[in-house]
Amino acid sequence: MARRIQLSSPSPSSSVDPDSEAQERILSGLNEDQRAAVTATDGPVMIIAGPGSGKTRTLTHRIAYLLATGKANPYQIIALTFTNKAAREMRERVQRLVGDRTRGMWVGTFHSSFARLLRREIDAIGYSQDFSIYDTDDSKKIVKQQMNRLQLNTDEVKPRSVQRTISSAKNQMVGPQEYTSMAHGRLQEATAKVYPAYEAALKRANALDFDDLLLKPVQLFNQEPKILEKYQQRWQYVHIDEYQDTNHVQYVLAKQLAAGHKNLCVVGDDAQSIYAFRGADISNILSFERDYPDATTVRLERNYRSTENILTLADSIIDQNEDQLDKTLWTDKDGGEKVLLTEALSEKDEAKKVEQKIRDLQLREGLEYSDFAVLYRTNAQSRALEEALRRENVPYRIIGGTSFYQRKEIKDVLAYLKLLVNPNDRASLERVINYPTRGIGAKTQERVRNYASQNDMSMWQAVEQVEQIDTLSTRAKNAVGRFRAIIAKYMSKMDSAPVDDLTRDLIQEAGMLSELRKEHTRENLRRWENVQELVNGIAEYTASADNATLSTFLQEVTLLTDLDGDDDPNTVTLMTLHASKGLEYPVVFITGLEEGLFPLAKATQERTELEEERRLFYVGATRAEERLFLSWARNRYRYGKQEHNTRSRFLDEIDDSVVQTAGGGRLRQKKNRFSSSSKGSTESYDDMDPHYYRKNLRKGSGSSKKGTRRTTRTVSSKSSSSNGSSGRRVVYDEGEGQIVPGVRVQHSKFGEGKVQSVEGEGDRATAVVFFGGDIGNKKLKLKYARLRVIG
DNA sequence: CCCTGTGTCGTCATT
DNA sequence: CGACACAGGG
Repeated sequence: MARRIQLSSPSPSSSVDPDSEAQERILSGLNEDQRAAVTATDGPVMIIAGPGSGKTRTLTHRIAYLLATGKANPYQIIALTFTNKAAREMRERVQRLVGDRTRGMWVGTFHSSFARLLRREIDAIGYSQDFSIYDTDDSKKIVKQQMNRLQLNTDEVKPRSVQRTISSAKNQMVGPQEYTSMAHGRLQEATAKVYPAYEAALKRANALDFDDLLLKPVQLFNQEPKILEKYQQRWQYVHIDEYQDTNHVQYVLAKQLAAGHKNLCVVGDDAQSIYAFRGADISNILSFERDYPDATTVRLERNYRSTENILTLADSIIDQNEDQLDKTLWTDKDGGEKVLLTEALSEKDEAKKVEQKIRDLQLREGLEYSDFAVLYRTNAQSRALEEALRRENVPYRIIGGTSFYQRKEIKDVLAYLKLLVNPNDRASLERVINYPTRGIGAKTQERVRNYASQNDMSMWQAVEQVEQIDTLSTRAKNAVGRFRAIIAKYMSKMDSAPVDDLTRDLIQEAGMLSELRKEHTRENLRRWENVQELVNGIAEYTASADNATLSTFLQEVTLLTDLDGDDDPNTVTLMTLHASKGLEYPVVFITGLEEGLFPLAKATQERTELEEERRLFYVGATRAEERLFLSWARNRYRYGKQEHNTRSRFLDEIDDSVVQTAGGGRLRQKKNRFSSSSKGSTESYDDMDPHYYRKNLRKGSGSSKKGTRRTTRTVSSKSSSSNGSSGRRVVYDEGEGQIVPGVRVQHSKFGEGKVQSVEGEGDRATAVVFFGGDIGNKKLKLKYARLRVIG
């Protein structure tokens, strides 16, 4: 955990001597275009780069080059990314290239970098050092509270929508006053009322939301030119990865910072812009040359990742879009396998076919499980895939969904700690005041809240003087008093006790331990292990650097996502198409290619939205190095109801010369191009010649993998890591759920049978299964028998 | 005050 | 289907 959060000393290092050996090393592995981008060290630079062109690598080498030539010392460089993972990889690679010359260099996500900057300058905008960072859930809670207070009907206008509207206003740097003047319509008018109250509530709580982390620095720079100047002086070289994903605030920040030395280097691909929904503004990259007229533009058009067929398909996807920069991708990986399209009857059928293909390739071709990625449009689609993989004991991990720090038990502990650090943090206070339940119910809380607002104090202050609140019964006062005693005790201990001990004791005394021990369920055990892991993480973090405190830990973890883990187990990866950006895999499945799902029904109305969906398809397809599988299901459960689907319009757009259907035929018949009836294509992926793949698989793919170490955590390695089980055992925490009396199962030796009874749990579980013919009943240990449920 | 059962609702992607 | 809000009994 600690390794993820790199803090380095802010002291400027002295000038660096040129290192010609390193320079050579840095340039040697690059092609001509990449080299041009790396050596263009003066003035604004835009690197327009297609997928698989090594664009992040190029950026990395440029930073290393600056260091190796002595043009800059680490202190003068800042690099901004969108994920912590990207930042970590970049830092590691620079270190590999130039050795330990990186101390003082800022490499991080936009959010964590500016949170860090704010920590230093926060006084100037009237917050205190120990501010809390509110995630989207916290923000939503605040919005809801304010709506209640303002007596707005939360049925007519959803707090969620209001929160999103406020967020996008902030992304566009529209403040509360300005917003009010231009609001029209029900949602906007409600938002106009809530917005100022929301801001005030955050301020009172000494809290910043995600958007504030970027917005406040802009305001700070405007308000205090001296501070801006300081950072402009300091960062002579500003680098931004994935520039097409920047929103307006980020754009302004980049402009402010780079205005000093004008050495702004951005990397991006307009064709991979898939984050418009969270405010990313594609025009930032499209108009870079207009913003910086003396900019050097370098195009990286050579693709090192994918085969020709995959690239042809990808090109044919993106060709349908009108808005894009000119760019032609090419590769010298000729041909390759055709892209295989499979039609399934249902999402279960689709999942089964994916699973079969994975096992088939893994067994026959010796591919690792980690060579496979299965992509989908919405997180809900992962369920069917998970079930299919679990049934066959294929290890998998899911990226996204709820990450470690979003688990309830983790958020509970974090809330306790946030409260200690920042007593004004009302969201955290309310989260833990009655968890575990200690007799402070809704009514009591409301009375405390009222007392606080009537006396113009924070809720914690009201808790501190609970005896004065005469609306409360003695019983309630006692309950609140007990809570206060616990919190106060640990507040006073904070500076003296080591944080991990403090946390452990607090968990115990607050009653979380006994809460989790109350019932001996698997779930509770897992939760407890997660809490332990958190405590270890805190200890590790605070020991890692001098200025790594509990307060900074709490700020940093809010900004971590699932993509930032650091395990590298041999598992199949399941994730959304969005989460796949920047990653690569030898074999990629894109599932759920159905009209209404991908593209989503909502997106089909607007051309711009449809184009974003198409770019998403493009991103997904270009993740594949060797093989790409597309699939869709005729029927799919949505909202608990089965829906009948037609195949995605995208399938009618793509170049069908590189596509083969599972039945062996062409994707489209030449004559009736738009017929969606495909014949005989319900066969599985297995129908093709199994040896075809081995013959054509490149040997080189193993080594190319090293560059992009995939470092995401396994679903259950979280829970198994503390009980010391090996990394191989992944994923099966739900037990052998499907094996119950009555179901039909398949056994590798005995064939089909019917489960009669099941006994025991976990590894000891056994089932009596009746098989036909002269086999009869068999008692099987589920751990070894690998039964497959077939109905 | 707390737990449980029932009904309601909706769901895209995320730092 | 599943998360979540709300009502009613313990």
